[in-house]
Amino acid sequence: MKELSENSITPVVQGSTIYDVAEVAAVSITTVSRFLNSPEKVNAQTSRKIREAIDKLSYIPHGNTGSKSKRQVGRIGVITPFFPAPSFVQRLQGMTAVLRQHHCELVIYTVDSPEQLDEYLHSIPFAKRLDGVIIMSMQIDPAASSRLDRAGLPVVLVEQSHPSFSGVECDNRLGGALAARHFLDKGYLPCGFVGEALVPPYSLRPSEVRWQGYEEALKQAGVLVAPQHVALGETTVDSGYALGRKLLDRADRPRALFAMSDLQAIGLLKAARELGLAVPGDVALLGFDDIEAAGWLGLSTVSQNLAESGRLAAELLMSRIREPQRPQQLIHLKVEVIPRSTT
Amino acid sequence: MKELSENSITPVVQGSTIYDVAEVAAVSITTVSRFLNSPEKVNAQTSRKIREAIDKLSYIPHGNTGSKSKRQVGRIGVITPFFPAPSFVQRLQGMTAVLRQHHCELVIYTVDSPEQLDEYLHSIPFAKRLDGVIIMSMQIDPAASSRLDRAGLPVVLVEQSHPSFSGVECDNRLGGALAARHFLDKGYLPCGFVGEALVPPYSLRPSEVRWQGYEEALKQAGVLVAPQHVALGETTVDSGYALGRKLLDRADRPRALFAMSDLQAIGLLKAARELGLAVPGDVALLGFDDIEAAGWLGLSTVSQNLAESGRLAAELLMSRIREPQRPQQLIHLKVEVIPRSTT
DNA sequence: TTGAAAGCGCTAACAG
DNA sequence: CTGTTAGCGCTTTCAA
Repeated sequence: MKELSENSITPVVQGSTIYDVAEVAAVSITTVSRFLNSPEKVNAQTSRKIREAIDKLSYIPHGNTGSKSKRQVGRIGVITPFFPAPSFVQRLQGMTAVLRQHHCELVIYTVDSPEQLDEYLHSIPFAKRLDGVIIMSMQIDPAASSRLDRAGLPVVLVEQSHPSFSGVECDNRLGGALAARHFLDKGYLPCGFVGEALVPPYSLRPSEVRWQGYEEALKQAGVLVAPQHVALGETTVDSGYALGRKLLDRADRPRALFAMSDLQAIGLLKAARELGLAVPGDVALLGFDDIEAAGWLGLSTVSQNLAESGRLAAELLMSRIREPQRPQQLIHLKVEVIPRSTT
Repeated sequence: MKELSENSITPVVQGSTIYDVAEVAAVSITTVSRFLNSPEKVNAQTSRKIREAIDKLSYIPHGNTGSKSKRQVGRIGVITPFFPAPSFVQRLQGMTAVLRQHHCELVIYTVDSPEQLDEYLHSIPFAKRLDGVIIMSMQIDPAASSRLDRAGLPVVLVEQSHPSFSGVECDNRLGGALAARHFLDKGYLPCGFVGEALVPPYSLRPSEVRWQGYEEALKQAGVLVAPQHVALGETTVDSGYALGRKLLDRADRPRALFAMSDLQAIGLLKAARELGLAVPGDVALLGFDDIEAAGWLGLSTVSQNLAESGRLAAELLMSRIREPQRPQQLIHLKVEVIPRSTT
């Protein structure tokens, strides 16, 4: 640590109001207020004077005072798990692009568990000045849902659906089916599955739906998945690795593995390599999501367009904020398998 | 798209004030206000009544009205490039952990360029109600810096230093030197460098400092880096790949390559594999940052603790918000080389 | 521990 | 395009 420079005489005046600005600029407070809220309605000359005064005083607005109508604050919240998936950044990018157009700020809340989500929703500080929320990959329990409902706060869910709210989801069932068909086409049988161990199921989790689509498509082709070829764990590389060691070390190991997430698939890849198995020669590996790292690793995967999902979520929310009476929507994103070098 | 459920009779009341709450709870507005701001000063009985009323009305506070003193808003900003590096999430995680303790919200701003940063700082909406800002990996030009200074807004820089502000940086020079020593120890010579093409240098960029540390340590060992073994580009996998194809396809290719970022190193790895080169047999590859994907790929790299840097940045900012007169600090994070399978 | 009343920074008619 | 003025939601004395 190294000291750099001292704040000379604490120039932090922290206290000018539009009255001060008005005085310095020699206009009325109304004009200053107007300049702040609808700059196009004030003369260029006057604007310049005001801008200078603001600069000089380092004026900073004080709050959403006055008026009853001004209910919009230009700020939405995004609630995300504390350990955000790699997909988080890509989705965020999609969101910020549209929020910027609407001159809307984005505030991030991280939560550890569904319980904490509820706590958030309960706490006053949360409800403070937000025009809407996007909730990512979190289960909504009844308490939270009713609270949200009664608050009349527009909500959009991402990667999780709930009857009361709008949502953006990829077509998980189809994704699973596509994975199955891909293995079928290539003749990679028998094939297994690596999914997410389920926490109390307030609603359907993606892992389950992907599995259902997968299993069903296989069944239609007359193929059954052996129970010993299915393993459940966390959605992490480490968990995928551990599951892979178990699944791939057995004599009757599967010829292919479909993981419900790229993270797990990456773990599987590592396990396969350590066991000296050729991929896809000995085992084929297919992930889900198409996070950036999938491309870097050459991992074949079922792609959902992450940036697009973020963009859609934000658009859905903005339109709902504008017209609250519009019906809820559930948008299904299309999915496709991206064959790379692990299948 | 599928319609789900209709908002029956628009229960979005959007309009209760403390007056309504006070009426329902049969207390005065003062008491409600007190309950909101310092709950410990109001009777448990009364608190319960008020809480019920708030619940019933789905009351949401209206803004930072009244009072001059209440200057803190409990919200800080993070400014990040529009295409955030993978390191972004890890740093963010570190930040949210400490912000949560301080009951502080985090709002994200994405910018495309230093010019846009300046624009942000100029725009009124930005200055609106923020207790401080963390600026990630962005160059601060003189205009922006003076604006920030005069606004008296506490600032912490991450991965970029500036004489007027506090900052958190890893020891880039040492990182470069460690990379050099690592190659020297292993006898990986001659060795090259892949860095970032410099944009107008308002201040020292990490790439440059890493290069300096690298070159100097090599020079001390009597080793010079051949100009044809140095290439500059963007900090992306694609750019790293392109640079790698160029660098590694020549007859006098280097025996080792140090990249200023993991992203570029990943691109190099891909290029090396495509050219049929054994890594590290034919070329050794060393990255910088230690992003998650580096572990997944087995990439050797110079690690800076990303989560820790986020944590420190947030702590620095909070302490400065509390005590603005405290001197600026520049924190240097330690670095170390993590040998994996590419060296 | 509570309430009446004064005052805060700000917005929104409305008149010019 | 601008200023006067009423009034908003809220906090903060100050007295009880």
